[in-house]
Amino acid sequence: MSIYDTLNEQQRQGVFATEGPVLLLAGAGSGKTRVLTHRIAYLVEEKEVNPYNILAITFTNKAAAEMRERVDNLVGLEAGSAWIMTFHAACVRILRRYIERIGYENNFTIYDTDDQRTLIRDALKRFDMDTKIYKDKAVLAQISRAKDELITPDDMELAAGQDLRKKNVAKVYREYQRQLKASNALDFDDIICKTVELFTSCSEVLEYYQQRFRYIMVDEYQDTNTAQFKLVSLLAARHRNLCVVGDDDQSIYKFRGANVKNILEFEHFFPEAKVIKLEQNYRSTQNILDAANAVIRNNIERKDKRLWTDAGAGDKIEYHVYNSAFEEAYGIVSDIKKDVGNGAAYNDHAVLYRTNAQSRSLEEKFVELGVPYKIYGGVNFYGRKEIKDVLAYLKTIDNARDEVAIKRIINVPKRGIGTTTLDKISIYAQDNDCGLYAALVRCGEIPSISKATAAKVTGFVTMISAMRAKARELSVKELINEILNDIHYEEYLSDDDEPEEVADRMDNISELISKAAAYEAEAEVPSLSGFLEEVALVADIDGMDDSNNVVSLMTLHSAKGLEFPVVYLSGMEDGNFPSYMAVTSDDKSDLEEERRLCYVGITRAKKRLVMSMAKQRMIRGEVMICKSSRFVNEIPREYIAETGQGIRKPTPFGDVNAAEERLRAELPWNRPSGSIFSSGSSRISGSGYSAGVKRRQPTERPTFTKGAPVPAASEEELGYAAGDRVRHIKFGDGTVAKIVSGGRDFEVTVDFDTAGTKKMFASFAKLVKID
DNA sequence: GCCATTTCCCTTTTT
DNA sequence: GGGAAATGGC
Repeated sequence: MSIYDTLNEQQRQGVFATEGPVLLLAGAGSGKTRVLTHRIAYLVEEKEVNPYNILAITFTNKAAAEMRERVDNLVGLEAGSAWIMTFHAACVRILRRYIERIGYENNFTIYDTDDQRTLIRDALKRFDMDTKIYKDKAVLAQISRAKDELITPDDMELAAGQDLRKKNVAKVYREYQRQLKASNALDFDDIICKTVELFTSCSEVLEYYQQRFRYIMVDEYQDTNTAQFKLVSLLAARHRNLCVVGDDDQSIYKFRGANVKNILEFEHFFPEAKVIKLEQNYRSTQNILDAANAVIRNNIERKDKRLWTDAGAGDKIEYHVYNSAFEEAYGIVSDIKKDVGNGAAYNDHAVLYRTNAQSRSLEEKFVELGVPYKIYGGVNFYGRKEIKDVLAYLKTIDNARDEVAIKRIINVPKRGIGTTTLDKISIYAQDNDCGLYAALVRCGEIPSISKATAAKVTGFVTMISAMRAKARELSVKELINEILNDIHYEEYLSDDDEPEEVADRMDNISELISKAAAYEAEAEVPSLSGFLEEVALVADIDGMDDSNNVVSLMTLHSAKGLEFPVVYLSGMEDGNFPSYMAVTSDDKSDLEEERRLCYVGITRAKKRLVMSMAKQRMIRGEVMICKSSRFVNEIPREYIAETGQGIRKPTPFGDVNAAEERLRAELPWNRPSGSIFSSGSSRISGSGYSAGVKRRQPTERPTFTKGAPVPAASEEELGYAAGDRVRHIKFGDGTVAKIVSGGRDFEVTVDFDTAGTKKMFASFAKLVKID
């Protein structure tokens, strides 16, 4: 009996097909990690491949760690020299060794999103661009997408043609890259693109790695972007032993540049590829799978497949309609409590949601009812002010050219070096082409800076160089303590924070120090750069400890790749999930991505799936009236239980509507006069149509997703018609140009007097007829 | 240069 | 409702 006998036929095929390109279409819960780990074991033990020649790439450190552990269990530690790591970790490792060949220094810094935004804002300011039109976040997203596609600033400028915005973004993009390079820094995208650049410009480096990695495996292949595809293609070009594993139905990172075509067209790029489908699911019950299948089959852009199991039907899915988010939270937490009372463990349960903001009301109830929990994601630990301050000191010590770090700490704590002085120094640096730190050193030479101010700057420089000297002898942990002492950080915090907040921040710093100590204990060759790199590349979910007996709370995105006996999908409301953005988007594939996210959520559940919605939810301080998520309506009624664990029966149809009508009448925007709302967040409102808990037949799809709107006269339902004057809370007054029925909602086109022509859905637009 | 107040934007998801 | 940037007064 060998370890391969426990695999099913398709899984075995995946394990044994070691030579040539292989596409493994692995549905949720079909045992793909098992195939990958057994494949590595098979290569090492049966094919006598040196582990040194194996590269396995994942997206998260957690997945990499899990794979490493499982491989070690199968073949022992002898596979230690195989690279099993994330895209980013692998690329950083390569770049630390060879990046000098493309003009960076090996001790480059990694910039996070905050640092990126700082650079973008600086560039926008430098070019005197209107930040109302060029929002830093939007510009950054545009640049980031370009990088994912390996588009250079020159490419972008050429493609822009007469498009002024695009031209300007290209200009910012060029400046942004210049600044990154001046700071000897890479952003997340650069980590991939610069590796591609290194490979394409230095053939001997590429050849070295091609030679080395004879067998390459890529997990979650549906989430790769164009740059990552290029990287993998380059590495695999020599031996062509490339095995990619993924599921197009679980592609949920388009917003981050993932290109589903990589998996859909794999056979096009590698015509000799062997394709293996894994459709047997070992995780969930048939009812859960049927629900997942019913939802995902509404997507058009996908490879057809259908999950099945021989585990039996299992419990029906539960669906609860609550009056408010608070009731929903109470319902979920008390249900967990009851379950634990019946012998379940806390860590059998996970609560998933679309947006991080939803964790708040849940958290309150967990605290109130004394149920242990952990929230993953949300405010990043490394995004906290105090952590960023300390890290900026470390970065400045490690890489003198890191200008974002220098600018962050030069006046933290207050040293009397303000923006005016800093601007003067920046200009000097630019004029003399010498870098910010060099300009600081020479600030005595800058005529416009007074003696007194120059002395302060020199004091800073002296302190940093002293710290640099210490860094050579001290551990990272000791160095952080030195810094905190030298700059009297706690006193600085006490100046404007309350004592408890100071204590809180100092606790966070202690945690950072512990992480530094842990890093130094684990790393083969600990270094300051290494620590900063590890810190930059971790995700919150990486720290998940399955053995901790607490309930896990996280976004649907974070939940990918995980499984739990009991899963709660909370906030199943149209406008929340699918998100408002996706619902109103012109691009129908946005809605398909949300549906895939729903599919991911459903398939996390092993035994019990509990979905819920709140008819009223507070979003950004405003109460929103919500209707049931269209995804819930896509699940045939036969899979859904009528009652759920005795918490609450799904509210009868008529009641929902009656209750909603009453509520709506009381809402501020429905009162006759005096709307107090100024923001444009008209997310979800009462006009039009309410789905309640009604469920559609599986064959009946919302017309709106098919994109075949039927024109209809609709004045009665909406209270306005084409040609009428209407008022929108954000866009002001306008004339209705067109109303088109989209099956479940009306799509209204309005020519606004000042805001231009907008297309919107009636139920979200809160349009009011005016005379 | 510093501080308090106002204004803005935000919330879709993250390696 | 909240946090961070911009503004304006000292």
